[in-house]
Order: sequence, then structure tokens, then C-alpha cells
Amino acid sequence: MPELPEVETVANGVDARVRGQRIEEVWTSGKAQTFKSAESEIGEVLTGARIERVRRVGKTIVMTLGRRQGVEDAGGRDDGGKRRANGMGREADSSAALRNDDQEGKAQGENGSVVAPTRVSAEFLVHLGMTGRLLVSAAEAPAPAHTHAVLRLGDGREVRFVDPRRFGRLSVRVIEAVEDGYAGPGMEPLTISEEAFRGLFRDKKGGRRTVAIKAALLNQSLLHGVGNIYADEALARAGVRPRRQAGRLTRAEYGRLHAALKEVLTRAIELGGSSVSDYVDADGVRGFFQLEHRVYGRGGEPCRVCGTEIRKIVVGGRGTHFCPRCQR
DNA sequence: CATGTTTCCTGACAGC
DNA sequence: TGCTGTCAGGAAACAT
Repeated sequence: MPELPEVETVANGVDARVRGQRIEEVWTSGKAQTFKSAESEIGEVLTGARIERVRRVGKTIVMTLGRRQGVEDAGGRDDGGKRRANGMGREADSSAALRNDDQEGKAQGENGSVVAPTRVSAEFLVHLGMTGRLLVSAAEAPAPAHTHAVLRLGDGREVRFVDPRRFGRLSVRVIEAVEDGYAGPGMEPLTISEEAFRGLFRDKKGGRRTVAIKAALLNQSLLHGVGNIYADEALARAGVRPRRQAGRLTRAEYGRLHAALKEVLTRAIELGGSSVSDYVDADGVRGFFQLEHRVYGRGGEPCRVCGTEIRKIVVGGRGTHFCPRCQR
């Protein structure tokens, strides 16, 4: 399952391989659920754009696209400041803006366009879901089964989105400038302060959240990027039981959890992520953090610290692993 | 708003 | 061998 470290590895790998390339042609599979934006929109936005940069936000891969001014970008949009930079609910707005753009763009193509430096105009968002992969391949390499999108690049290579289980999602959003770039639904685990981290577990009125701490860690609108593996591993290292109420940890426990989470994610990035099922990076290479898992996938096995049998339960609908002795 | 439940989808694996 | 059934799980939609 691609979580923050895996997505970071893939995004960096893809960035190194395709930055600066122009997208010549786009193919999509027609499997509706894979596309959050309409496929036609994705094709229109991506075709002819230049890949400025590929990065990770939460669990989402963000491909920043540049275009030449005077063609696709001409004509002012009227957002009226509706789109705010706080992450949620912006994609629908962007789609609406995009449709306007396209109509204007067509009229303009006939006039002939002014050559100007490329500028940021849109982003291509790729969420890998559970089994999604983003691969950079030679065009001659046979496309894997369950390929749902192919971007043909100027140098002939292809970026391919492959997703057997189809929990992944592709979308595009139009932006005015880099500052309006996709911010994700929550806070970044790698950079959040300890104080802000504690604040996640209080509701709007400052009350203590009653959900299980594990469920809260998985809530992407609080903290984005943490998934099932790293939630379990962080809780194990912090010595906190997954079912504890999120708002009722001690200050020391929040401190340990905050530190453990960063530690676990950072270490996992160093090792190229965890390959528990079929995760591979942009080169098809597996990660190695699974070798350092303390609890995830180890139900019934002895705890590496105290030897007690690791238990597997369900919390927030997710398989959850913990040591009943080390975690209180 | 906070929280819980259901749904999507198919490969892997258990059981017969 | 080959079939059927069950399960996993991120995030959005829906329900409470």
C-alpha cells in the first residue's frame, strides 16, 4: 500500500526521469471510477503541456504542468477569489474554470499564438490508492495489464498509470500560480510542530476527540500521508495502544507519538518504502522498510522488544497490530 | 460538525 | 485441477 514514504519515493523517481519533458499524447482506459476529472478534461489539460516538476503532497503525486502563454492561458478567468488555499473542495471549482478555458483556447488556436515563456497553468494529481503504480517506461516495453493512463513524452518514453484494483484516482486542477498549488486535505506529518500535532486531536471547540488515536492518524483531513502501516508502526514505537481515545493521551505520549511518526516516515523514505504486497517505485524496485516493521503484518509473532505475542484487531475498519505489553 | 458504516474493485488465498 | 467464497483496504458517499 503506497503511503507517504512510498508516494515520496515514486514522486521523486518520476520527477528525476521526466522533468522538463513535453506530453505529446494522452491515452486513458475509459474505466470511469479511475478518473475524478472527466477523461476528456485530463486529456485536454495534459496534451501539449510541459512537466515542470513532480512532487508529493500527502499521499498524492502532483505533476505541475507548464504551458505557453497566449494559447491555453489567455483570457482571464473570473474566480472572484472563491478558490482558497486551504485544500478541500477545490477540484470542482478548478474543473469549472477549466471548461471556460478550453472554449477560449479553441478560439485562440485559430488566431495563431504569441510565443512566451512557459508558465504554470495546471496540475495533474495521481492518487495510487492501494495498488496503483506510476511507471516511466520505454514505449517498446509492453504495457502491463490494468494500465489506465499513458502519457507519451517528447523523447518517446511513456508515463504509465497501472492500477489493478482501481482504488487509485486521476484528476486535473487549473491554477493561477505556484502559490495556488495543491495543498492536500490536512497537515504534513514530516513538518508539523508538536504543538500543532497535539491540536489535531481536539475538535473545533477545543474538546477532546473521542475517536481512536489510530483512526485519527488515518484521517487525511487531519494529517495527510499516514496510512495503515505507518500508523501502526508509529503507535508501536510510541508505546500507545491504537484504541486509546485520540484526545486523551498524555502530553508525554503526544510527544513520543509525534517523534515516532516522523522517525518512522523518515526511515521508511531512506529505505525506499515498505513493499508488503506489490509496491514498487518508478523503476519497478521494491522498498525495504518492511524488514524493520515492529508490528505491521506480524500478528501472532513475538514482539521484537519483549517477546509478547503481537495481536491483530480491527480499529476504524482497519487491520491493526500492536504489542499488548509495550503499548498502553 | 463528529463519528460510524458502506461501497468500490480484483488478486490472493482457503476450502472443498 | 478448478470452482466458489472471503478478505484486504483509501477515501468518498451516505447514515446516525
